[in-house]
Amino acid sequence: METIPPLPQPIKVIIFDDSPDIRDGFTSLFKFYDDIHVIGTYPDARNVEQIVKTTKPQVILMDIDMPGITGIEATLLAKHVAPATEIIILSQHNDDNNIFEAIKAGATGYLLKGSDTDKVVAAIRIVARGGSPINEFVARKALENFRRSMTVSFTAPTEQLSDREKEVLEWMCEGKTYKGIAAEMLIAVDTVRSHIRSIYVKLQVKSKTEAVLVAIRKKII
Amino acid sequence: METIPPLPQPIKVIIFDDSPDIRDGFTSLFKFYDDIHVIGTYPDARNVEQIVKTTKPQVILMDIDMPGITGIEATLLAKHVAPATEIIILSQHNDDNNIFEAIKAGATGYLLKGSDTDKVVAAIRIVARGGSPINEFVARKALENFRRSMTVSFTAPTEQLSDREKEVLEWMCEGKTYKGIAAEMLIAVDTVRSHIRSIYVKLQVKSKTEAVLVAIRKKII
DNA sequence: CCATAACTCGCATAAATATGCGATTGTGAG
DNA sequence: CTCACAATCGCATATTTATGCGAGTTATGG
Repeated sequence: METIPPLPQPIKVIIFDDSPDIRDGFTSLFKFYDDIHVIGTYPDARNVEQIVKTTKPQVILMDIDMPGITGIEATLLAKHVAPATEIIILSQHNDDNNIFEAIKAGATGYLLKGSDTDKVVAAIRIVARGGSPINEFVARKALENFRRSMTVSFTAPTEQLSDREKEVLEWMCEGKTYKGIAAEMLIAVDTVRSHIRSIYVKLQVKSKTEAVLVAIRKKII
Repeated sequence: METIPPLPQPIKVIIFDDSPDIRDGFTSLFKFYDDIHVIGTYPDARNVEQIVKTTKPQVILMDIDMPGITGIEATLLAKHVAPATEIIILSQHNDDNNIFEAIKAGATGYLLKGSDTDKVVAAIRIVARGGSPINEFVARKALENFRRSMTVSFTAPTEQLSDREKEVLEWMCEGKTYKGIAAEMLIAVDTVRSHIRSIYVKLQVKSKTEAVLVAIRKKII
């Protein structure tokens, strides 16, 4: 991440995080940066709409895991009352579902807790300038989804399948071959075979095409 | 951009660029990095499929503007014969259209010429590790498109298929095998083969699963 | 009449897929 | 500590698909 120059106008930031350490840590940290002004911190997002309307922040640092109301829901609410507000999600895990939920909700940044503080500063500057600070692995996933120019919605993949099997099934729904799936998932072709075998048993099908069709029916429609 | 650690295994890279200076420059540069091995450089991408099949690179640095065949087209071809290959586009301009065409074609990285050499090295390491080195503004656009694609519906039906071909395609969408389709349509398996062959050409796919997916996307079902 | 396209079928070969029968490791439930 | 099960891999074999190269018949429009 190259150094992001500060903006001439200070950026108004509010922070939602249930941990006082995080809140105070960031508040102290940003004191060293003239262009980032913390104008409020909150341990939960229960009044997010009210808070956003009154404080009018440009950027929100939003913990994803808070008591009462999740960061995702809060993001949705905040964007509803103030669409121009930039929201950066802070998460402990690189969890796909959360990331995409966050994006759908309107977040433009997604940072892992434990990132260098420099990255957080850079992220705030980036969103304030209209960019999107996500790491390369999140970017990759976003691009991959973007590429499937349609909504392959991996929301409710057929229960009964294990995580790994669902993952294989998703790639099958992309039209990938065994070899392609193995390459994408960094496992042996025989393992892909093995997963697909059990997918067939569980979905009661006997070909890739059938499996894909079942997957699409049960997921989208 | 934080420092990306080298991988234990050297990364096999090939370079397509019409400028000898660029080719030689990168080749010399990567000599300083034990984990990046340039195993081929080419002034144009006319034989990209052949080249990729024989050299089996993990990463391709692809100039977008080459004589004969563009980097975008070459990306498409390369991904077709070797889907696991990671492709980084090198461009002089921050042109939106090009970027999205590149992403659609399957590129996972997009760098501007004139980037720090450090960034190029980092980008290669990132893609080899499954990430996507794009700058924050490209990321933003990708996210925005992704979000939009989740709500917007898709394109019109593409029916350049003949009646009989459509019929075959419908049976394919039922999950039938060649033999099953032949039985349903009272024709020889070889005829089914023949129809499917031309379906593939017209829909630009190379497997039953892909054909079915295209059919589903471009129809109602 | 001729070109073109759709539809039909055949053969051969290479690649991908389906399936059977294994095995090892880790992890969590009981 | 078992037991089950998910996840990883290997090997062998049969079937299905993909694709290259033909080729004959029937409409249809120019």
